[in-house]
Amino acid sequence: MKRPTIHDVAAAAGVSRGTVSRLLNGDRYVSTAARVAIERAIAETGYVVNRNARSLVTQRTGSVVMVLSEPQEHLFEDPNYSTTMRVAIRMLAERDVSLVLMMAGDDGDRERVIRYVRGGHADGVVLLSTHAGDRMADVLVELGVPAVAVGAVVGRERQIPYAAADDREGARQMTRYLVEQGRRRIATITGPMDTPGGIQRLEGFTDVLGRKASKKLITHGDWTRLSGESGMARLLQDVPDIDAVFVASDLMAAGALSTLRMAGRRVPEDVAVGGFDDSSVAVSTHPELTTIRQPLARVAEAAVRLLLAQIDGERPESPVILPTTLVIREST
Amino acid sequence: MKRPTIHDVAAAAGVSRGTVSRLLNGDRYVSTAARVAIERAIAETGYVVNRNARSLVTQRTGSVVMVLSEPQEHLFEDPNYSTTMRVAIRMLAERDVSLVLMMAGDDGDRERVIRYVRGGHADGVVLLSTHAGDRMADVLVELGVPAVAVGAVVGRERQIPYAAADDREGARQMTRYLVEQGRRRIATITGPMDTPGGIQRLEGFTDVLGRKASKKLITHGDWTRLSGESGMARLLQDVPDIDAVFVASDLMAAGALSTLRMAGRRVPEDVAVGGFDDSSVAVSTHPELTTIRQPLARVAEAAVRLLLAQIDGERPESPVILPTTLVIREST
DNA sequence: CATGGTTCTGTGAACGTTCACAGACTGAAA
DNA sequence: TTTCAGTCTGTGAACGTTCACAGAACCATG
Repeated sequence: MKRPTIHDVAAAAGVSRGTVSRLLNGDRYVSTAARVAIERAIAETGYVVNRNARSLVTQRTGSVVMVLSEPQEHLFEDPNYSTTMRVAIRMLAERDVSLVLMMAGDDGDRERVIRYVRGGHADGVVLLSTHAGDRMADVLVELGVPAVAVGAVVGRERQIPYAAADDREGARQMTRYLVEQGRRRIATITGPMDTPGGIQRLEGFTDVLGRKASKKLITHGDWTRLSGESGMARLLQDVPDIDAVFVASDLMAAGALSTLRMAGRRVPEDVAVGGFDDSSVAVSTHPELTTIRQPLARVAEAAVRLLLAQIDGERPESPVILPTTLVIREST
Repeated sequence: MKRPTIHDVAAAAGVSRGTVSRLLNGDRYVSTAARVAIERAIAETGYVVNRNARSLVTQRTGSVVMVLSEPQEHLFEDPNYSTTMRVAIRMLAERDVSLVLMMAGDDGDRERVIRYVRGGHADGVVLLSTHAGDRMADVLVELGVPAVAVGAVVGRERQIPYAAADDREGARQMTRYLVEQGRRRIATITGPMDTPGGIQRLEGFTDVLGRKASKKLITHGDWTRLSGESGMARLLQDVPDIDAVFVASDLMAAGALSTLRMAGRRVPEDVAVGGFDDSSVAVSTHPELTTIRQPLARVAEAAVRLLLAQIDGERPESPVILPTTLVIREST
């Protein structure tokens, strides 16, 4: 009734546990006779290796933890996470590595993550949307645990390898496009200024607009739909003659669209709205959003590769920056 | 430099490892003198228990696996998953149980999950959107591993405890409401007929409409936005004088709205559209969706509770069915 | 003062692997 | 025939815990 152990397999195959272990771990030096006997024994007994016992001696866990750093409520509102998770799970599964999900919304959560990693329960860490100054990032660096970030950890770009879309150039593409369309009063709703997306998409915006990008035309959001609504309201109040707005995420752009509709401004006739992400919300709004597509799947892939490289003891080539593309729809 | 073990703590505290272990596991019978010495030693050494070693002897892993069963591409398109994950992670974290995420999109994935569970790597399993006839469900039942489903596993309602929203009554609420609004030709786009949401939301629909719910008025989708588009197109072709449609999910309803707009039908004047879920897409469409709110967070909570009960060796009280509410917006 | 029940502590064995090592067997070359 | 390298195998120790057990120390009771 008990789960079979390597001893049971060895006995059934008429060899020693050492030989079984060698076969399991892909060592050479296993005779074909032994191989077939063991393989049959495994099939017969339904043996599955006990990872705990293995981890105990190898000091490897065969699992990676993904840490989601947004405050819990907003966390999943952003559809981008899904892609990243999906890709990560698939790639890791190929190496038979499992993915543990943890949240780091408050300090208690963060301590839990630190304890988990410090306890050696993960071979590596994937950081999602970690904000600048996060203590967790410091601890990871100090511990020397393989880590990677999807989107840079501001202030730790050197220590923590990362993959990201070219936020700055993406923002330039959108802003340039709005200018080319003849828009004169172009504002922006940014992300939080302690995230790379927040910082760099604003930089791209000012790169193109130069001194025209006055303080009044810049307002800050926190990636949520709601902050898009209120940000747009602020802009309408401060700059009534606004004729375009570059919103740093689709979700916030959806919020901005609501506010504009309530205010009676037509999109795109009166005000053009550009988003960022090309997430699924971009096509569920009306009018559908012109936006910047991030190659999210490829970013996630690159990030996982960076992590696996470190776990394998190689030096990762960081950062990996991937190009964005402008997707024109109805809102501009 | 090595990670400290329980021996190091014991030595530092001047007691034996047995005493440290007892303190760690909350046994009584530890003197206060020993307690303070050990606590200081733990703080000094930065000791963290090695879960692998613990699991090896206790046969408990301190982790639970959540299995997502949709084909990978559609998987996360549905915003409902996010809530479930979030709630589950939070509740499990309180008991210091970690959440491993796995996909079961194809047979290879499913075998991986089976191997994982059979290997004893999880204390329990949370099934998300598992379809009828899934081999994995059978294996889990056979293995006797604690399991729970969010939404019933069709055909395994008895063996696998579950929590769910009252899909049938929710569908009745929406259909009744459409009738009361004076709609005469009411159609429906259902979910897949091997999922409880697909089956029961259709049942609720026919409960209210009785013989009026003719074959022509029923078409099937697969929860994706795209299937909502094509389903709506079929309905417009088969039943040109349609004046209302109950779509079994918000995401499919968003698709239906696109098709209606393309076809030049006004919503809600010409055709009323009712969704289901009250997910975030419901408020990002235009017009915003009238829909049925599922108490998703509470469903997830109940499901986790059912699982924990089983892990603790109790008999879970399944099923837990929670009430839905009608949310009226602009599309009806 | 003996008895007996608490409370507390240390110890050996076990959990199921991997790894290093030593040794046995093979076949080819000298 | 001897030697040697290459191939294959079994064994003991170790990984870091928990658990059952035995025994020590304490206190109250008769």
